[in-house]
Amino acid sequence: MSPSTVSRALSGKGYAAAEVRSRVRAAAARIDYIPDANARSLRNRSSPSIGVLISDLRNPFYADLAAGVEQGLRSAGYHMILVNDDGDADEELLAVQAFAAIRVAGVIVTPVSIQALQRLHQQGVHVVQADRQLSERYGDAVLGDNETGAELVTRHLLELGHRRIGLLIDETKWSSGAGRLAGYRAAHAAAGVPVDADLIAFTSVDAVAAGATTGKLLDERPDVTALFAGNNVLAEGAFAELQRRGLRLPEQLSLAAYDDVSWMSLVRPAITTVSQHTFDMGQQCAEVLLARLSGDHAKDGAPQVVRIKPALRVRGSTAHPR
Amino acid sequence: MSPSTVSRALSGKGYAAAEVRSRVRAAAARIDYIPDANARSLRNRSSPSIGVLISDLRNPFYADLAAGVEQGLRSAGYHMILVNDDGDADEELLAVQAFAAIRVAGVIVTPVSIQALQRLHQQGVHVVQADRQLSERYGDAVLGDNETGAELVTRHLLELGHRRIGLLIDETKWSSGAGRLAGYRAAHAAAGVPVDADLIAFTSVDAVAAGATTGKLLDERPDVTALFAGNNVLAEGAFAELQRRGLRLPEQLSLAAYDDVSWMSLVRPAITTVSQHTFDMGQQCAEVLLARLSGDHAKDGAPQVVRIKPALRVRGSTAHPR
DNA sequence: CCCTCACGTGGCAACGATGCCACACCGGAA
DNA sequence: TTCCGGTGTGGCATCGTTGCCACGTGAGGG
Repeated sequence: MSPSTVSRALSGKGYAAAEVRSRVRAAAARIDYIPDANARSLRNRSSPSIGVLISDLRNPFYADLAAGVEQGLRSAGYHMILVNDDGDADEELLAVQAFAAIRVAGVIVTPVSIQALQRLHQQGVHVVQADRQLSERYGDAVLGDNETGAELVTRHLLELGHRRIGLLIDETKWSSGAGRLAGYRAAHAAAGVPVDADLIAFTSVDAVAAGATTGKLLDERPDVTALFAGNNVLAEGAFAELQRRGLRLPEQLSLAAYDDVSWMSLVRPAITTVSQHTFDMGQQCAEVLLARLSGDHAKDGAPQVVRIKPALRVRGSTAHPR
Repeated sequence: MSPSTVSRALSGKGYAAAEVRSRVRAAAARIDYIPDANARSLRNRSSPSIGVLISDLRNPFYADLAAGVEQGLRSAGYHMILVNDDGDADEELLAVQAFAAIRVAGVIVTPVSIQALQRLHQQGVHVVQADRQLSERYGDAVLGDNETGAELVTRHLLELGHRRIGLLIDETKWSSGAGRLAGYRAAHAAAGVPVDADLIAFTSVDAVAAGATTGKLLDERPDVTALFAGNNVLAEGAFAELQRRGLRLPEQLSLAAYDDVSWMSLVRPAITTVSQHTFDMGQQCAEVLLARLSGDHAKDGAPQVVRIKPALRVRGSTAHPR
């Protein structure tokens, strides 16, 4: 029996007599034959692997995103090579190199630097930018609508009567912070409330630093009545600092956040926040990438941008100012 | 220039004139040449991929574990193919199949069924069982010391004066619950305190179910003065239920947990718990596996079991009973 | 009776990298 | 002059799979 015949019998492509087919299949099952995926990839110039590059698996936002991606990929027969880049551009570039070596079918990335995207693009790898978009030129993107989300929260606070709302936002270029800042401003503009520049506090993506920045903001502007933390890590730092100061929420200060992670419904008061439907976002990333791979519009189609609509979750941490 | 020469020039193995070597390297850099990892794996019968199989990426315990594994693997030049099996034996077996097809160099798994381990073993794949050990026959293991950890917590509660300590434990066979139950019993035995069977409440690994079970336990045994939740998910359910009932911690009831995840220090009172050093545990898994792969004792060495020493973190949720 | 066609099957090359072997060249020694 | 060893280089097979092509066989129709 020739290898060709076996291949046809197992794959079902091309002619193969029914009797032979079943005989081959039985034999394969008996010896626990499992086709070599590497050889297959080599021959077919196609791989069942997708590179997934995220910033921090220990942050529940990224963990949920990765879980969604994994689910989406697995149900389509792909698997996920997961790399944590810690938001470090060098690590990101190294991972891109590794992905290229494996000849992954595509890459899903929460991008840090534009070089990594360029590299992937010039290697002809399909890319989906997740959560944030560094460039519209390189591939598709699945994003939260940060501006709308931040606007929802800010409007909620304005409608409660708050007029001096501190914003805690991360300073990194690549983050989705810019959109959130824009939403914060837009809501103020729509309500006709001016924004003091020193209500906006930039900090690094790190709960401890966020706590310190929160403290500084409250010291400098004791008149703020509400605080809006730009992501779940900043919210953690801010919440801890408020606890440390013994501030009673929401009586003395309202707190709202971005990203609905589980601790926010466990603490008292529970935190008002914006859900990004992170798991779904991950699934969408997988779907967008797989659609690209199935080649319906492999090269031709213009980059597609999917926006996940955020949802406001009002909880106990926000109320009318005193 | 022949392929052989190029291979030698790039890899540095075998003869290659210095001039040729630099010329080849320059050319390779110029055209962004990246060797094909699949072809290499095929030829060398070795792969840079490690299969990692965990139960639930959205559970911070597993996320931390995976992050540790990833870090350990990446720093050694390997990468992680991550599959979520949701604690489902069929999914686990499918993933094992997929890993076999890729000819992964090894597998790290929080095991669900013994069949999966058997399959991997008979295929000659090196396995590390993480967090729990289903069988001592198949490969190495990196485990928490559940008995000691549970004993620490229980002794702490006993020393505070508690005599009726409810235990919330998951009922799955494969979990590390058995060890924790043993530790709970051991601490009681050491203190000469008898354990009522109905203080031990079995529940499924699901916060909502854990909440319901907590409620039932408190209804049936209103005399319990302390509750010990056997893992972070059960703790979440228990904590939510206690909040719902408006019980004041630790005055009316003490609560302790297993697995130190971040929300436990954010809620008030913060939860007394046992840290398993989960990230380190993940790194250890990687190290144990890589040691096996480096072949110092590839086949011969007896299965190695690494035990990570747990640490008690006393916080505000536990106090003397009234 | 021969041609055609449908149905099966095997041979062969190729994917890309690598290691073994053979071979070529040169200097120095017998 | 011949032989030897050190130094480089190229040829070739191989890993496992797959697709193309060629070929063989048997039935049915002209």
